[in-house]
Amino acid sequence: MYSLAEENYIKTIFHLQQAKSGAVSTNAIADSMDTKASSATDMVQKLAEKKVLSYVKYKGAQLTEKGKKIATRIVRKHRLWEVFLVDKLGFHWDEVHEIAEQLEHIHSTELIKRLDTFLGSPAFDPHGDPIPDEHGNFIKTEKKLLSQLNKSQSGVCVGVKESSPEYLQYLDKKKISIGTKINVLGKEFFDGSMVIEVGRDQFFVSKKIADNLYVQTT
Amino acid sequence: MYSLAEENYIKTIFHLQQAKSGAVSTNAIADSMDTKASSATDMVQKLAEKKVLSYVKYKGAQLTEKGKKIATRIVRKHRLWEVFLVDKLGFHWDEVHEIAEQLEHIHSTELIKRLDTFLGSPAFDPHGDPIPDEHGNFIKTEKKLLSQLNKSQSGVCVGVKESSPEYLQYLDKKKISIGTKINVLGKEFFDGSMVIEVGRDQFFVSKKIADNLYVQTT
DNA sequence: GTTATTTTTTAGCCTAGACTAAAAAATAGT
DNA sequence: ACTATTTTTTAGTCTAGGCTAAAAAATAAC
Repeated sequence: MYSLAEENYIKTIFHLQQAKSGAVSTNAIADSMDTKASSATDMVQKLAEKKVLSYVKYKGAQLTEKGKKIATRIVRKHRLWEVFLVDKLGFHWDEVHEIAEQLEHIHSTELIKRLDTFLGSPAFDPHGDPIPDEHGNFIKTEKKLLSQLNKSQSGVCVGVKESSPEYLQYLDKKKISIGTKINVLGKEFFDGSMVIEVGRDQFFVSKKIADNLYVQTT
Repeated sequence: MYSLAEENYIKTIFHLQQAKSGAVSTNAIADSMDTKASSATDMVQKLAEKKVLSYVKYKGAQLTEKGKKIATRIVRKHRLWEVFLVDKLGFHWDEVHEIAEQLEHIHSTELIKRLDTFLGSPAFDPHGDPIPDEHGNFIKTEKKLLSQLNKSQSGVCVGVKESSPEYLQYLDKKKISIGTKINVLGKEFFDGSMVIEVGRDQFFVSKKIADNLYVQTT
């Protein structure tokens, strides 16, 4: 059994090495966890002893198969709970992350099995992220960032990269959610900003906005 | 916000002072939490500083109004989650305690409000214990222990005092659950054992069994 | 009402997980 | 290739929450 702190490190390292493959630096871990590099180093060394990850001094950490298994179990729990919160309790998708961060640490395989069944074994969470199955297998989706599209291309929103309440509330205001079709009417190469069409509305989005929205191109 | 350890102490003290009113000794706390009296003393002193309880050296601890409020919130969460696990996920009543012990520490008032609505604002948990409302008010039930009944009296099972899997499984085997009618056919005053009737079955129960079953007399 | 026993507290130590400051390695700049 | 800078690790400290052993208070026994 792993402690709360250990689980959070494992999960963070997993997400970091999904983002860009290769070893994850202790600094990157510390940054994304709002802690200090020295703390990350300590924990990484401890987790290396437990064979959860491999660690080479000054080179960074990489989850072992064992570590990935632990991580995907946590991610599975997190995303299933998010589905529960939205589908069953009627939460809005911008409100569930923090609660799911707590629920993902509940230990009980039977609970997750039953929760999964109760929810109808969903494949995606409310933000469009795939839910790993019991064996840790993800459905790989062919998703791009909105910012990667060019003028007169279009895509369907399938998820977000950032899921801060501020960002999700912005999307809400603009009536963008999972399944929304987006047409790129124009793109400014100087700053990466775009003019897009959503339903009957046309408006400007900054690169920062476009960098955090995943779309599936058709 | 209170730590996991603090919450567990508060909850334990609450249950102990429900059982027998008056101040709760640090030894009683330690016993019921599987820890040492010295640890309990430390924590009680800390919680006294936070005005969660009043504490007189060598005399024991007593929750303040503030402390009781915290405790009932935790108990409310615990019991609501138990209802969820049994009613929605199909768990058996002897399997839910341990999981609810974890879930009761999830922090989110909105979550509990929505969970309560989702479950139809139940008044009792699967073991027959009353669920406090948002303001911490319990429905007081007039329940006795089975062992307090005499020959030819009868009652309806409304809950259990002990909820260890072993005990709950015993009740299951004997087809006793919430709502089951029990007739006392005989009682041995020497050891407190009884012969009872449940449905069409008649059998012997020890005092230990009868001491842990709550019944409502009619 | 002393003395013996039990209960409770205190004092001192341990581990997990954080932190700061200093040292060491890796990388960048010229 | 040799500094300068950045990144990473180490060493030492802190807090929460445990523990053991000893001291002190309360209770029981005579």
